[in-house]
Amino acid sequence: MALAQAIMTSLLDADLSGSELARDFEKSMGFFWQASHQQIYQELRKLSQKGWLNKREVNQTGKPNKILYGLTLAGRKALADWVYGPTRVQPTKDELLLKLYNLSEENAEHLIGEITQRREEVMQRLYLYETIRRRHYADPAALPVRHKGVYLALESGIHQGEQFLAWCDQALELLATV
Amino acid sequence: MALAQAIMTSLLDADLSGSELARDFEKSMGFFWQASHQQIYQELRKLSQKGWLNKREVNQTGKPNKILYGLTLAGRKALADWVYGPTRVQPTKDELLLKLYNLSEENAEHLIGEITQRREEVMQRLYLYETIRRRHYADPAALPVRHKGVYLALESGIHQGEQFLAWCDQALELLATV
DNA sequence: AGGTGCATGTAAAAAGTTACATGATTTG
DNA sequence: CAAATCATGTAACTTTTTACATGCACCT
Repeated sequence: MALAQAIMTSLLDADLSGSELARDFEKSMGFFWQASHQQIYQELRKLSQKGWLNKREVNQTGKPNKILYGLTLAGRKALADWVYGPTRVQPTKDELLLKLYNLSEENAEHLIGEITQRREEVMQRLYLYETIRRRHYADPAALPVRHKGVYLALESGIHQGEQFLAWCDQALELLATV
Repeated sequence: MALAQAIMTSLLDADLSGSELARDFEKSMGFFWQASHQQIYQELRKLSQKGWLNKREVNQTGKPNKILYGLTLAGRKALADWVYGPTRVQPTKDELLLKLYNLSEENAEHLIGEITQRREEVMQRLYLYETIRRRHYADPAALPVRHKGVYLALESGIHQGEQFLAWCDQALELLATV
């Protein structure tokens, strides 16, 4: 969909290798963009061929060599232009909600378990985001322009998480009566 | 991912044709599951071959014939069992948040426009959901078991929407200072 | 009779997932 | 030296999207 731009955006601040990008996607960008390392390596190759990225090998002590990718001028230009193009959303697909459509006396207990587990997962994620917010975005209005955007994306993730926790509580309450 | 189950779930209450299913997916299930009519027709064929759905042709006055699909006993069984299996989530991919990572003085105005537009879209969707809630789910605790689950899914959509509106306001406020 | 909308599909391409492969380097 | 981990990939498969195709029936 826009994996190319997601990768290039990750490279705005620093040059990264494929595996570093993969780890990054799981963390900071993870709540609104995901990509496996296999996808990333393939896309990196394409972007290099297009001339939007350059690469250089870096020797590491104690680890195998890695290949760092960085934005070229053409890459930065392409990314900046992309912002003005059409925007697509690929909404969530959540099997848990689908399962709820199949709620019965039989499976209620099982679904309560699943919701409880998800609540836990989301709470941990939320804790991570809150930590980042406190550490880096204590005073949003004072941030440099681009970081304001990053902050807003983070806020979106936090809002989403909090909303989900509230929903879990409501769901568990109603399911308790089944 | 679980398109088969999404389709079968839609057929729990009534037999539907391919195009009716496609319309349904845009509406009620749309906020947590999406599928194009092309996908649906292919999946319907597979499910019929598996013996989970049966089909019958219906003549219509003023319209071409349609083919109604309904759950077989085997289909209902398979769906009920599926609930106990592993649950996957495919989180949102949203280009708008990715674009925000690229915020600059240059493009701030454009992004304000995009957010405003999205806010409008979500508000209309939310209005639809609220209408459904008022009409069919005024007294959740009194609902038959399965409908409690449907109600909770709807609630999730409403929460999400409200959360998004709040985020938009916060974003627009911060962006106004860029 | 020609245009429009509905219902049903097929085919090809793109995107994403799953499974596997390889070399290098620390660690036990 | 065997096992574990990291970094980099390839190949096959599945899912999803995009583009196109067809027939029918109403409406003007």
